[in-house]
Order: sequence, then C-alpha cells, then structure tokens
Amino acid sequence: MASGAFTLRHCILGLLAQKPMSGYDIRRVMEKLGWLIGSPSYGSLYPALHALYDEGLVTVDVLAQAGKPDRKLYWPTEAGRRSLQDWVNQSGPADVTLKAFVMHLLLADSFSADGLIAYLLQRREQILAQQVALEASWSEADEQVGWGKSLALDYGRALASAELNWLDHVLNSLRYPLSGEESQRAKAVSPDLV
Amino acid sequence: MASGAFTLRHCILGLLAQKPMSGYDIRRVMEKLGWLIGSPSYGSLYPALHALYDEGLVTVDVLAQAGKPDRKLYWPTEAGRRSLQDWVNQSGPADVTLKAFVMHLLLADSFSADGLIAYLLQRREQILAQQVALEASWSEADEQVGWGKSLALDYGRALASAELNWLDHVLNSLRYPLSGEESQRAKAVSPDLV
DNA sequence: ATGTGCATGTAACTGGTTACATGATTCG
DNA sequence: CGAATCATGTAACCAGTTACATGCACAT
Repeated sequence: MASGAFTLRHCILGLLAQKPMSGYDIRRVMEKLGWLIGSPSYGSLYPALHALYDEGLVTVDVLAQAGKPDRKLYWPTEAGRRSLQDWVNQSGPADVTLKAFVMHLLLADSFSADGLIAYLLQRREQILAQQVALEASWSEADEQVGWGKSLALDYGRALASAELNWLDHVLNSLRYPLSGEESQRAKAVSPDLV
Repeated sequence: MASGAFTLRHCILGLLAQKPMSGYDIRRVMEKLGWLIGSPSYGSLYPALHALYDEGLVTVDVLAQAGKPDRKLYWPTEAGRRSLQDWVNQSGPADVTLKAFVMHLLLADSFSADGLIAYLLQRREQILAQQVALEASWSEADEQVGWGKSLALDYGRALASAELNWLDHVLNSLRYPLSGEESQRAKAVSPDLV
C-alpha cells in the first residue's frame, strides 16, 4: 500500500528531498517539467501534503511574509527520507510508468550508482518486451492491419526505440558496456518509420 | 464536459467503432497494445459499457455459447458514432495525452485526411512547445542543475525529438503519397465511419 | 485436483479533478 | 481599474482500482 504504485505522495516527497518547498513551489516545479510528470491540482496537492505531515514524513517551517500569506516550507523528516528510499529501492517493473520513471531519474543523486544501473536495465528490459509485443501485434495476420492500427503501432515502435537508444547511451556513459548483440539491436531502429 | 478529457468511454467507443466486441475482447485488445493505451480493470470496463448502453451510444447482441457464458457483442449506435466523431473533431490541444493521441491514431481511418493532418500538426506544435520548455528549464541558471534533473530533462528531450521526427515523417508521407505501398494506405483514408 | 482461459458482473475504496472561498500586491 | 502572481485551503464529485463472487470447459 505505502509502496506499490507511484502517487502524488512519492512525487511530493521526492521533490522535497531535493529542496525544501511550499505547496505552491511544488506545483510550479511540476508545471515546468510539464508532460514528463504532470502537474496536480491544489485540490490534491495540499491534502496530500497535510497527510504526509500527519504521518510524520515531512516537517514544516512557517515563514511569515509581509503582505503575502504565510509561506509554509516543507521538507522530509528522517522517516520521510527512509520511506522515499524504500520506494526507490523496492519499486519493481510493475509500476514503471513514465511518471515513476522520470521521478527515479530526478532522484538519481540519491541512488547508489549500482542501484541506478539496475533500475535502468530493468526499464530497458521492459521497453524491449513492449517493442517485441508491438512487433507481434503488427505481424498478427489475424486479419490485415488497418491503417489506423499500423499508424499507432509504428508510433509505439518509434517511441520504444528512441527510449532504448537513450537508455543504451546513458548506460554506456555510466560505463556499463552492453554486449554487442544487444546494443546493436537498439541502434539499428531509428531511420525507418512508416 | 462529456467531451474534454479522454476517458474509458471514448476508448471503448473508439474500439467498438472498428469492430464489434465484448467487454472481454476489449480488454484483450487493450492489453495487447500495452503501455500505449493501458488496460483498464473489468471493474471499470463493464460499468462503463453499461453506461454507454443506457445512454444509447452502443447496442448489444447476445450470443449464447455452449458451455461458456453468453458473449455480449457491443457496437456503436448511430448516436454513438456521432458522439465519437464529435470527440475526434473537437478535441483540442489540452487533452492530447499519450492515450488520447494513440486513440486518434487508431481512429485515423475515420478522419478526413485533412482532419488528421491538422491534428498531427497540432500535436507537433505541442511537442515543440514542450521541447522549448524543457530547454528553458535546462539553461535556467537559477542554480546549477543537479545530475538527476539533467538526466530527466535529457530523457524528455530525447523523447520529444523522437516524436517530432516521427510526426514529420508521417506528415511528409501524407502530403506526398508516392510509392505503391503508401498510395494504397492513402486510399484507405476515405471511407469514413459516420 | 488444480489451474488457466472464457465470460460476466458488484461493492468498497482511493486518488484524483473541478469549483469554490479568501486576500494582499504588483504590473500594465 | 482590472488582471496576474503569490499563497492557502475545503467540499462535492468522478474515474478508476482492488477485491470479491460466479460458473463451465479444457488441459496438465
């Protein structure tokens, strides 16, 4: 329950772990990251923040401001950091949505290098599986693929191969060399679409 | 309100427009498309299907089967097709999430060619804006960007540029359908479903 | 006998959005 | 003088998940 899926709680905790912020700040940051992480409404943000506080995962410091409403700066307690670390460590392939993945990247500083590499490899495995599944869906001569379906599948293929390329590139720069066979597969894809 | 965001309703309606299916079928199809569209639980699928039926947007035909439970084949009514067409036509840049975008691609057959091109151009504009926003976020020398943040931003950049490439390629092939293969696909655009 | 696939569904819950309410300050 | 930005929050609602309940057929 506390683990499992990636929710606003984790997101907030993750951002606060990098730098103390107010609810308002959190939203601004998420807005700037835009579609990568998606910004929540205050209607969910503030309640989530209060809940984290009630559970002792974050502390607050209230800064009175002239003319403006009080600015409540939140940051994780030790328990909060532990809980975040738990999430980072135990998150399996099941919950690797785009948001969760991006949050893992953002928290890269708090990984051990090995942990990050393991996580990226896991992600790589997953994308590879999806690519294979799409390819299978394509050549499924169940009946001829409609134009729309072929468009959608091709789009998926393009995204998947782009991500694989990126992953390989990053893994490489982390000096984790892949076997020749595997890395070639990912590199070969880019130029042929539709 | 009934329009706006992309929900299960639209998704179901869209899939049924391509081919009559049971709730079970719908789920299998969505599962196969995997992360592109995401498969819902039956706990949301069946109720949504019933709601569509109650509103007269889909009809059902019950096929009794030996040994197995009845198979309820659903497909859109005229009203359903109209409602779907409305969604396709009026969906603005606001709701262009990945799911919604993929659904538009899947329904490409039911667009006029011009409509599809307009939609893709809209998407292109949006991705371009996101790319710019990320770039801005990067060079924001507010303080030096942490490793995690730079990783995440770079990931976003990679995805955005991959999508732009794909969009350009598709747009190009839509405007200059030359090869035999592609002109065949171009023909497939015309039969609309309304 | 045990599990997997087919096929339907409901009830309780959760995680979010939308719309509302407040109020000072600064910019055009 | 009105709009945007800073800054907080609540209440009603909605869309989805999880867990449960049913039941037959076929393969291991």
